Amino acid sequence: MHLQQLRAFCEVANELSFTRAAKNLYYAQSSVTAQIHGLEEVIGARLFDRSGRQVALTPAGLLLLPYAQHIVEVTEEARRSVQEASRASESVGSGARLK
Amino acid sequence: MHLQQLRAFCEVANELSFTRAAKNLYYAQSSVTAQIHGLEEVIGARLFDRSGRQVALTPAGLLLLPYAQHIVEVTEEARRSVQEASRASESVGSGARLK
DNA sequence: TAAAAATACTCCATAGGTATTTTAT
DNA sequence: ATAAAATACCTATGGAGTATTTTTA
Repeated sequence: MHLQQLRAFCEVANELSFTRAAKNLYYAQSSVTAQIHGLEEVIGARLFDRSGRQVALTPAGLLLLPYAQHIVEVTEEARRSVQEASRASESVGSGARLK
Repeated sequence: MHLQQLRAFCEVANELSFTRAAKNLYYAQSSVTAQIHGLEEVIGARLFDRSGRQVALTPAGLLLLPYAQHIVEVTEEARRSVQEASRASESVGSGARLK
């Protein structure tokens, strides 16, 4: 399970479209398809029903969505928080510099 | 930022040892080193002070740790939850089967 | 028939391993 | 002298792309 897959999953769930999700994330459509496939494989359940143009969340997808959203949000929060703190401490000079 | 990196980070923080963390996770030691390096790069801050054998969390690492633990936990919970639910619905026959 | 997802394929980056070197106790 | 992290190097996997085919409203 990868964070990128969860991000893609959230975006597809938002848009209910692989094509639009791909555009928003600057991916090729086939790449989003592959990411969702990968996620469905590790989880062992189909996450979207796609019959032709219609894309809809399955029960499993519906169950996963809040988890995925939360994980993505917390991840961004973590990155932001640590980056800001380390930037701040750099100017003091006591911060551990990289390289 | 990858989930595997966060898992490795948590394990190293637990053990305060790259070698032991690698053993616990069934990785080569050099692989854990690389994962931590990668994480330090995307975050832009050193996460561990390692001078010889001593491994200790930096302020940035200390800040990241609770986030990382939380993300890893929620991820496992999500997988478990969806897998169980989809397994249960499979036996009813209404579940969306994979493949 | 047109819009969207799936598939086939290609390429390249990188994750992970083994072996070795460096470092600090 | 030794235990542990860093580094060098190699390989295989898979992530991402382009182009095409399939599908269904």
